[in-house]
Amino acid sequence: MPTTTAPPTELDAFDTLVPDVFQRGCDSRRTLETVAGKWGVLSLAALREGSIRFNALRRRVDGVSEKMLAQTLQALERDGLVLRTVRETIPPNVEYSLTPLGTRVADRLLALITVVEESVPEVVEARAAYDTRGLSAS
Amino acid sequence: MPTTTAPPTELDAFDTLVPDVFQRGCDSRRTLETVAGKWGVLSLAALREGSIRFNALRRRVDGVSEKMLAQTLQALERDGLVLRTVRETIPPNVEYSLTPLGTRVADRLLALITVVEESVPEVVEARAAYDTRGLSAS
DNA sequence: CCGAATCCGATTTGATACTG
DNA sequence: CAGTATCAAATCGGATTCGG
Repeated sequence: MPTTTAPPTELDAFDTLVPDVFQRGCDSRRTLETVAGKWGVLSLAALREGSIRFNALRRRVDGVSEKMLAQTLQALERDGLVLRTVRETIPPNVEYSLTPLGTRVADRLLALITVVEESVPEVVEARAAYDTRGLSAS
Repeated sequence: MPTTTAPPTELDAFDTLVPDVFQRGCDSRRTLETVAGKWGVLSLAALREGSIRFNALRRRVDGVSEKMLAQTLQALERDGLVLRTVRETIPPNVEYSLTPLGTRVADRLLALITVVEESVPEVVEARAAYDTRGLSAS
């Protein structure tokens, strides 16, 4: 959103909107993949409801394996989106929560999820239409 | 005990925010995965700039293989997010563009990408801190 | 009981080559 | 140009095991 230093040409709407996620291997792309991955989205969305323990989160994000959840949370923690708080009690208690940065990202994710949810009927209809159309092509 | 018909009496504050993407196999989840997948995000983001041909898109979304791009676009077309327009010329010309539904979704994705882009410095810093911290454990 | 690390089968991915 | 077929490699998921 800064970079207003560029001369007002016509096609800078592109660059202003989507700088360079399209380059493979760049930092933004890597971060995006962590965040938008199959389990990243759901974990962040779930965490937005508040801090939660590992197994509770695992129950909430239906279908995730322990391995994948641990892996996802580690990546998110490493990127500074998730905070892992260890409480040295017996039994041990580990809480996961969002950092301010993580909250900002999770907000956008929630917006996305909302749109997707709202679109389900349209999508289902489109899918049916597509599959029907496909039959005549064979 | 396959999913007992437990009446959700307590925690419906959740459901209002994020209905049921958390259930595996549901339509919203499937759609989300198509949209938020590694290549779905980038394809939709690129398509938001306007209609574009297969190979141009392939060049724009750096790192995607032909197979994955074709697969991604087919899924998006099937879900009614992308429109595929075939022009029977020589050589053949196939244009991909967003449907209104696809545009709505792509807008949210762009918002997400923007936040991610803005956060890159913070993320990079967090990553460095995380990795440094990890060294003392070994 | 909470969570991390390891092994292995099954699925997914990606590079290359080929067809319309 | 647009897309499919094929095969090798990386990844995922589950069970098991280990540590606190």
